[in-house]
Amino acid sequence: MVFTANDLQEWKDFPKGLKVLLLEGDSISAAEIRAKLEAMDYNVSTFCDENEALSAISSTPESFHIAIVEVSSSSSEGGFKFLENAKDLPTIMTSNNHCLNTMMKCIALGAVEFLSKPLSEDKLKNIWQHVVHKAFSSGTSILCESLKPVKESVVPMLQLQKDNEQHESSVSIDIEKVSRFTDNDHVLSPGNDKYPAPSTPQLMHGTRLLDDGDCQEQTNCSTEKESGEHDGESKSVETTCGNLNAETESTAQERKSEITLARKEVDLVDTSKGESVASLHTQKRKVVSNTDKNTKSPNKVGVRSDSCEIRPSRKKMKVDWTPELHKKFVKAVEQLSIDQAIPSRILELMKVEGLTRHNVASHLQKYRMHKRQIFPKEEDRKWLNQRERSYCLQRPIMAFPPYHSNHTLPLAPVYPMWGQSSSQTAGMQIWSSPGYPLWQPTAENWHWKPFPRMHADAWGCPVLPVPPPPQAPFPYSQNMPALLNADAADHTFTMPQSSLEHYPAQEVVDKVVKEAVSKPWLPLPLGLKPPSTDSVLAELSRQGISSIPPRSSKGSNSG
DNA sequence: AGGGTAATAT
DNA sequence: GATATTACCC
Repeated sequence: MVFTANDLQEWKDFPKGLKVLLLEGDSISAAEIRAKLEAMDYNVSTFCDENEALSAISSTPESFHIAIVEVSSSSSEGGFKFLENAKDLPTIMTSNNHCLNTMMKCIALGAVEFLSKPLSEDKLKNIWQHVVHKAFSSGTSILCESLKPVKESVVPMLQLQKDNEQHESSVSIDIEKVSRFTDNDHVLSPGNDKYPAPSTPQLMHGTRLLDDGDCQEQTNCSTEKESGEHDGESKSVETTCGNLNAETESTAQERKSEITLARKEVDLVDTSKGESVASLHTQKRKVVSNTDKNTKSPNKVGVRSDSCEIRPSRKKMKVDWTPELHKKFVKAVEQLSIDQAIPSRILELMKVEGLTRHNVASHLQKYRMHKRQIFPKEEDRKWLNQRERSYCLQRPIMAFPPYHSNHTLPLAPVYPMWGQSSSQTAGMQIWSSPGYPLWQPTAENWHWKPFPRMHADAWGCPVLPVPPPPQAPFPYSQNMPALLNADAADHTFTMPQSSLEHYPAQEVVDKVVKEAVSKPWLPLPLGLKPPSTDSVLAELSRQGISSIPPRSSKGSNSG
């Protein structure tokens, strides 16, 4: 949905003025095509002689963005000479002859597309896409002069687009791919539903992801190396696709790079980094292990098609839990109540094709662990047992907004940022440093500090003001310490409800007291004094116990 | 089969 | 050392 009508408007200036070289033997046909192109505000230079066209592009390469070349049967070269000698220029071949072989040859020789005649406006309208594609798929160093301005003009649009649509994961991802893989990725593939691109065979390694479940590609790609013991859904990454091919032609390092690259597809990084990433990509993308046994579902998460060797490769992805992906994850977890947050459901909600349940489970594990660090036993929604409690009571846990398990959205308490915005976290690890002193929240340690606004993508940060739960806003005894440290928290975190100042909440105190009362055999939490004898007697009396049985010294009969 | 977690790999 | 994957158990 990238290019809505609205969006197209923003592009209006780019395709206009596109300089088209038209090589067409038949002057009538040439005139027709030219008229159509000019109607689209394209700038057309017509040639009827192949050599003239070639000399034109060699003398003034900047004068052409794209070429439309007729596969001529009259000419000995048939247009192929041009095609072969105009590698820098995206070239569309066209012919009345729809012979598959001809088409094949054109594409094989480097044509970006074969269009059968007659060339309708529809067909011609979108030729700019090849220009963009070329601009982004060529390394900057070898970028054709004429394409540089194209790229420069498009990049900002992409960024804009990305910013506007960040929440549209697929969109932003795709855009990002555009800007990131300036080297060889066929981003503007026609398989990409948002680009009404012509069907260009060589652009067809759909980067679009299909909803084909977990990791079939691994299954199919499992190699003899592993003797295909069983094609379970989660065989190892490296031993699956490509590994063995890569082994033969590349170093392990390269392979690793490849894998790394594979995951990059998901990352949402500043598009302005496209350049550098691209160069990285260029240098690393080199070995393509192609196992095209199963190329049907390139996936968003980690598998990207690589055109280096014409065919896509499907390396088993190592999911990179980028902030964006994690955001999705957290969102999913939040949507489900925490009790329901199981891998399969999270996976469903995330709607990230290619992501496997295993991936999610793994991430969930980590998620929980981190949560637990911050918030021991939080998911239990219960009072901690004594040991934990006394442990926690020593930990000035950050105060957090109340929430209730029945609240769908803000179930997550406040956690340190876990990968905030991509700009913030570029290069940062997603997880907060494991050793961050939970018990000594300082400005540096609390990642949310620098972020005045809270986002859903924050690690568990509340998204919306939380309606106070019907009961205790702090159902956890371990919150108690937070109260004692509300000051520290207050400096770094602005509660949506400015409720911090009310701490300690009476309800919490009550809870703690209740806990202590209900389990008198346990040591009292910090801050609580034992009840006075009088109050104990009064309470007993209130409960109808008027006489106190003699205390058994052994306590064995205390039933 | 799927969830949870420990062990292992990168 | 952190994090993702795999193995294993329930």
